[in-house]
Amino acid sequence: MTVTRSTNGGRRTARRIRHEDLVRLRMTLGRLGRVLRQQTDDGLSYALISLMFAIHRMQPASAGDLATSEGVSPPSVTRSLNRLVELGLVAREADPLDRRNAVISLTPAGEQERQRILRSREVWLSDHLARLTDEQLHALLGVLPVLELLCDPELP
Amino acid sequence: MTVTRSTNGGRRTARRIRHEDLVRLRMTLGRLGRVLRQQTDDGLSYALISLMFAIHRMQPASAGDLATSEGVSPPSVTRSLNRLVELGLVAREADPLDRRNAVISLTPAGEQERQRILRSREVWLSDHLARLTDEQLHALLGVLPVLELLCDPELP
DNA sequence: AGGATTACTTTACATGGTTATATATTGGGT
DNA sequence: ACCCAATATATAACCATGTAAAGTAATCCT
Repeated sequence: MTVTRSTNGGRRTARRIRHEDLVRLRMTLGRLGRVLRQQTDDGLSYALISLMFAIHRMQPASAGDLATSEGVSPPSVTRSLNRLVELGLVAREADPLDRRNAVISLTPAGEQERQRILRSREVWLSDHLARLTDEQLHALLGVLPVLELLCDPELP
Repeated sequence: MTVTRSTNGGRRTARRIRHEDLVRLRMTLGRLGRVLRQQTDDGLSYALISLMFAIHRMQPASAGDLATSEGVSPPSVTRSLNRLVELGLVAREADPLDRRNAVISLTPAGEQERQRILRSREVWLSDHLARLTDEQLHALLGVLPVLELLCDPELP
């Protein structure tokens, strides 16, 4: 499998990645994701937490913006918002300028919850990071921006 | 939050990871995982593919072994196996020595499918890896073993 | 022999993703 | 001014895949 990219200078470089590495990457990231998505952090699921962070970043956000930012379909966002509104963590009102738009924001309780999550121990992850050597941990944090880039919804 | 590990020499080192990094790591890996799990690779879901690889590694495997190896509950494995057996990719028979055990193996069609997956382009992942510079790609592949370690079901 | 244990399956449920369809609002053309 | 198309969200129905709890069959132990 050949991956091509444009370099700084505008040249294009062909790179070869072994299929085996691709499969390992897919399987490993897939599994890690599953495990992390199942950690409920005492109450809120991954999907809801992720949405709350997105709301915080984009506040005040429309539902469609959130769907784009989260990389999921609008109905999925609608359902999650329903839940967050029920829980009193999120406020949803109609945009007075264009009443088709929903204006979404965190309630004070939602902001408080967001900060609680930020401070939380992230038990599973912490425990498992403890298996790593300092070098491994350093390397992992070093590629964090790369991982973020990999699933950035802004890019093509 | 403090993470502790034992070093080569048996010493213990306390390391501090910023909460923010923990949260970023969790959110990013969670999202990547979701995306990758949704790539169906023309027919088979992530869960089924992952299970087939596990079967291949452990062949002949019992259902319980597979559940442990996949880090999922036995009912989940049972259901996935039902599907794979339906598809003719996996054979399930009773262990003649202990008829409570299921003996699971890939059929020839299953092995063929496994190899097809190994050769497949992994479209989404390939395309997105193309965004990375050579250095980023190298770094990512470099931490692959670390990521694998992080979710290794063998370890505590 | 018979009860406890083991291994797997069945059942029932929750979450969160999808597509297709419905509803309400806005804006534009004549 | 009115109607139609487009837009933003919501609803409905479906699917996959995780769980926990209860059921079944086989084995083991005394």
